[in-house]
Amino acid sequence: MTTLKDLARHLGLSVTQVSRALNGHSDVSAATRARVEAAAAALHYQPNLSARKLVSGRSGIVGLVLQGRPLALDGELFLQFVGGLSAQFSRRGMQFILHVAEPGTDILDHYRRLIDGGALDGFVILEPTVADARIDYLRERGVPFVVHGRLQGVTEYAFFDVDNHAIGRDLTEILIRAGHRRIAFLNGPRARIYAEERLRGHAEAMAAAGLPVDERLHRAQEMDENYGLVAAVELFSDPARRPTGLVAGSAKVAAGALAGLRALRLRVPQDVSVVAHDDLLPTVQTEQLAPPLTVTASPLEASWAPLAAALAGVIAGEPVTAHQQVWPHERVERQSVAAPAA
Amino acid sequence: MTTLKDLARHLGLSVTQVSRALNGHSDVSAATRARVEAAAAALHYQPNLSARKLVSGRSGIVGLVLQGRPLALDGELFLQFVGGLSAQFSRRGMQFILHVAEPGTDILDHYRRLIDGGALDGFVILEPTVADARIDYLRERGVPFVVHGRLQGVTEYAFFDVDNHAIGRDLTEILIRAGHRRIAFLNGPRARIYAEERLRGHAEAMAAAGLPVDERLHRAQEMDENYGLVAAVELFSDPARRPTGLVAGSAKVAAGALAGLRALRLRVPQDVSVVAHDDLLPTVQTEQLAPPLTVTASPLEASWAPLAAALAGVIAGEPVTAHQQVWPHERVERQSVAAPAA
DNA sequence: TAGGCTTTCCGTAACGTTTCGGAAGCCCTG
DNA sequence: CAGGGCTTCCGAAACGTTACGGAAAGCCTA
Repeated sequence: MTTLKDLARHLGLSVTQVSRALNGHSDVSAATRARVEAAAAALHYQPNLSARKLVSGRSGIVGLVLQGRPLALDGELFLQFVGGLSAQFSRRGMQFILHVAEPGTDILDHYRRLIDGGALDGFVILEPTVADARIDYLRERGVPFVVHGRLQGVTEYAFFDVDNHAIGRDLTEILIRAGHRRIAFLNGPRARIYAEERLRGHAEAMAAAGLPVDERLHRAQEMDENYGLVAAVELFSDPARRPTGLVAGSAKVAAGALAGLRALRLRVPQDVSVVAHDDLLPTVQTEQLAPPLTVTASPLEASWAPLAAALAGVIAGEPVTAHQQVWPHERVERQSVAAPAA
Repeated sequence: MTTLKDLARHLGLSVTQVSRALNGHSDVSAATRARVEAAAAALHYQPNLSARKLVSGRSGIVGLVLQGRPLALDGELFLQFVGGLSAQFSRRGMQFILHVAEPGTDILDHYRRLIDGGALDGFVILEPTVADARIDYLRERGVPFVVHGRLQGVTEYAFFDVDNHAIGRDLTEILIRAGHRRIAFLNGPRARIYAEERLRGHAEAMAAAGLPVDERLHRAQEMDENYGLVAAVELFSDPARRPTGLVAGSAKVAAGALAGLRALRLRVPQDVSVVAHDDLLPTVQTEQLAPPLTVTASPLEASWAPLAAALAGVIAGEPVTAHQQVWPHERVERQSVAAPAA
């Protein structure tokens, strides 16, 4: 293992100067810096994390703690997520660890242990809930974190999110503009903030058009294909009180709902118009469905780099407000929306 | 944060003695040890991991490096695998990191960087191949590792494995005993050691019964459902040279093969007998198939704890030969085997 | 030419822990 | 009482890094 001392001896410089050269300090000449960097690369120098941590108080390690499996992601996708984050952090010279807590144990205990041992500098928080104990704990202890999504009632934190309020509003508006008045809404679970936001957007669009919000046409569950299928069959089986439009919270839910409607022999878009939000995941491709779906779209993949940049920034002491990013979504019009049947 | 120095001052002892007392060394009087432990508890002393690591030369972190996705595991299962390992290591006060290398980059470079920085103490190696560059590199550098599976031509390493040779032999024997002579064998890819071993076992059983090994009845690919289906259709579509028995390398392959045989209107077990090896994964349950499958079975889940124990032991300096474990498998007779039709 | 500023470098001291070699004090033996 | 052995303690050094204060040059200004 090459150390700073080895490098310094090899270059005829002091340990101090080599350290400053590699860490981008100002009082190093350009020539020296170039020499040092070349030697570091040649000798495969890698700074010792423990030593650095001991003096700086930071470990260079960040983590994602999860209990059981993440609900909204299937295994395949989650692997991509972890891979994306891992790559982004290691590009910054940091390490990303995945800490899995056994179900049944207190999740806060895991955070406490990881922080007390001085092992981790910060955390990525997935799937925040309305009253999220993890967030409260990290805020209380002043530990850096970045949220994938947004919180309610708090503004002082770093996040990466899409505008779920606008997504809920846009999806609903697409149907309203086509002439629909009775609109089913297959949302995510109540405790999830993104679901709350989308519901607000939906209600706003309905109100703006002077339409009543009928909660009997709403569902709120973890979003998978089965949910979409069951909900579609429930909501559309009675011809008398059948909605004419359907908003699906995800591509998967939409795929399930299309199957349900097909089973009821309802045609899309002639009998029912369907719109969905699409995270552009490889598992269900909304342009391949029958019919190709009109969606709001925003790639989940875009979140990796900003999340890593935000956490790194906050750990480095930058203000959290400098790392609050809302990613735009697009409207993609395809063939699943038409005027309601007369 | 209380340090050893604080404790020592508070107790009127030297830092050395406090350290020795807390770490269970011999030359500390019982009275002193009790006093020290009481004080440590009272002042909420937590040893600083980085400092400890700096002097011990170990980081307390082990990792699994992978490029792209692991081939033989689907995402869901892989998540379980990572979760299981992570839990086992954190129970030992260690951390487990998943390091994802972007496709196209040199995998050895990743290992090199992780080792040079002193970031990782050891590695878990999945899916070893016949000439595995990772293994060579780690052995050469003397870095601890544990293999899930076994190597060829080397004996000095820690591993956890099932007896693939015996599995190949047992599966074949089940069919031979029932009277079969022409046996199809859907194996894993050639480069994989487990597949080599199973093939050896298969050949041994055939030889013992005085039967010829017909390589035209063999296939060697990554084991998924599609492979099973395609191979079954290929091997069994010609009535003249049709085998009467089939050995499937995994439950997934078996499920695919059963679908293929069904498509050919061949009945199991009246027309074709089928056996498989079952890792007891939740994705395909061999007792739920039609017909319920006769299998050799060994739970993949059993590997987490031994793998973690082995790696921790090797890092602690125990001989690798103390951590070589072959897990037993069972034979489970169900309804997919019968005597061949006359 | 004296004084000051800038650039570039260096020595030393930390960070908290473990380990190594030694040293007091005590009891026992001969 | 000399010597050895045991028990219990301690000081100093080390691990690899960064931060702090200073210092040697070179150049400019007055």
